[in-house]
Amino acid sequence: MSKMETVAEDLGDPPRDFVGLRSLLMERHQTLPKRLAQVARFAVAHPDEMAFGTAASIAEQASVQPSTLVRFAQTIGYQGFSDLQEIFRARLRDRWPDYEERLESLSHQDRDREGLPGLLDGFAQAGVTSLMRLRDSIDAAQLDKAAALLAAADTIYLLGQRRAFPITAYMAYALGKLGVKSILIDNVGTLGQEQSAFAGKKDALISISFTPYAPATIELTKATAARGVPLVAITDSPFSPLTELADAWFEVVEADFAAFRSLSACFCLAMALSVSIAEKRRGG
Amino acid sequence: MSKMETVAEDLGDPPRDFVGLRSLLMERHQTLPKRLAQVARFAVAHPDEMAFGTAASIAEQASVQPSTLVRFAQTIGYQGFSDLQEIFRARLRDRWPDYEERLESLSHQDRDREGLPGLLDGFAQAGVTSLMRLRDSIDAAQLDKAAALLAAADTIYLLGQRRAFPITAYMAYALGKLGVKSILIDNVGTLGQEQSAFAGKKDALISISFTPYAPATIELTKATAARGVPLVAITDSPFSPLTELADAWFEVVEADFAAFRSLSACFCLAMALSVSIAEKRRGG
DNA sequence: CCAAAAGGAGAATAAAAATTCTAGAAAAAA
DNA sequence: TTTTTTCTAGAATTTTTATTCTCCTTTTGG
Repeated sequence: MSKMETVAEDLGDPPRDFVGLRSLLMERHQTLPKRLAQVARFAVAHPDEMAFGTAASIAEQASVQPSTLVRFAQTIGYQGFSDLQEIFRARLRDRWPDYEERLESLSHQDRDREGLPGLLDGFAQAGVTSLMRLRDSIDAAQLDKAAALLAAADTIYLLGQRRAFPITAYMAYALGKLGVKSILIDNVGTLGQEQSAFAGKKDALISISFTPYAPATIELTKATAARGVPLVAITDSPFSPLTELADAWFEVVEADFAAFRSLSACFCLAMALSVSIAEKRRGG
Repeated sequence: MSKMETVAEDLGDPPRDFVGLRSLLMERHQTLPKRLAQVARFAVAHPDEMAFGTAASIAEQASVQPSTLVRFAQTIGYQGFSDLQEIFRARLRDRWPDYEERLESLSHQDRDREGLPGLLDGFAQAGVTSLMRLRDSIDAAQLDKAAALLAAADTIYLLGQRRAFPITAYMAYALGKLGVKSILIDNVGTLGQEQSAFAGKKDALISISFTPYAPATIELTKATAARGVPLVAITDSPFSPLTELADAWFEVVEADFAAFRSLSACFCLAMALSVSIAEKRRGG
């Protein structure tokens, strides 16, 4: 009897299409037991795997037992795993036809679409362009030199204001996760001077600034570099006030759209630099 | 002996990609025996059936015996039917073929250059992937709805911690330049509660958080949303604690490299959203 | 803190699938 | 036409895969 009830309460409406299934999972995933919720998350995050994999391969990737997949499928109301999998396969089947179209709209610049979606496409395009250019413009030796210089530093100070601030903020996060000591000079309360006061010759400074160069960045960089602190600069022109102060510098030219410059390339460089430093530290 | 020869002449080069297989089939289909040619035609005409079906179901649709499929696969040089089917599945797995090619050329260069520049390429690759996916996954209506909601707000509060912080910091910059009143809840001195205290029903909150969701973000968002402040969330999963609180939310799935997730897509969305808001404000 | 219920892991089982084998049919060569 | 070779269908086999079951663990309710 109790078994019957258990089954009965779970049955009812096994959605036959992917979107329905997806929203059902989103609804119920909080009320599901641990492992089943785990499967639900995996299913939503990796629908392709769900479509192609075998119960065993999917189970492994989702870190559960194959039997859990079956229980999962039955709990939501399907007959078994295979029945559930059919939904995911159907999704790929149905999606296929318009696939060619999508590709076309992707490669051709979308002149036909207008207004808001155009914005997203535009910024995406600018980002991709920036990243491609970055790959072509930065060479090994440059990155290597900068990374070596920074890896030798005791503490890495990070300075960037206005548009460049998000990048230094991110580097502070990344370097922290990588176990590299760094200090973010965020200039809160205009305390930049104090924040950078202890940077010495054994430390290093990463300064990031784009046109129009924020005065705070320039002044703090000058003051710090004058004390003999090694400087790595990321900027957008060889004529930037930072280049003459820098021991190593990168020119990053970003594409723009709607009067806003992408930051993709600069972020990319920041990440690569961070990881390079960590690798060198580990004796790489 | 004759068996050996038969096998030998057929072996050689089983193509590992769909296009190669396709052209091979078109070449050889005239010289193949009747039933095998029949299978070849079917395979080219119904590649998705080949990907999904079982040997039995495909055999039925192609009007041959299941064993013929195995013979067919072996005749072209594959180990068996399953081996052949993998080609068809791979084709559906990696959509965006032209994009994959580009990436391939990208990763080829990885091999020539070594070490550090590989990092740069890797991050660039992850960024491009993320941006492509974003374009594919976000639709006009979604962006429009969120932008409308935010455009109607008096003040826009921005909340994001840890990895998401750079994005909110950038949005604060962008919205400022666009003449949209916004407040960045940076939680300096753990003053987040105070910073968000004055957000009311006529304002709006943009919350950004990725796994593992920073507790500060979640708590502040909950508290703020509970006061009836409209919420737009940007997160990485439908199961994020933010989605249930949000009036509109975006799922942004970023590619990663070297254990660091790209932020490109999220930045791109942030920029598009910012400009959309400004456009709507101007009566767009 | 204990008891009862629900959930989960892993082995055991059942089902389904691919593959191989064999006998016979069709085609090609003599 | 006969003989030989190649090809094919369908049954038999083996492998893979899904599912069920049992025992143990965790959680929940009193």
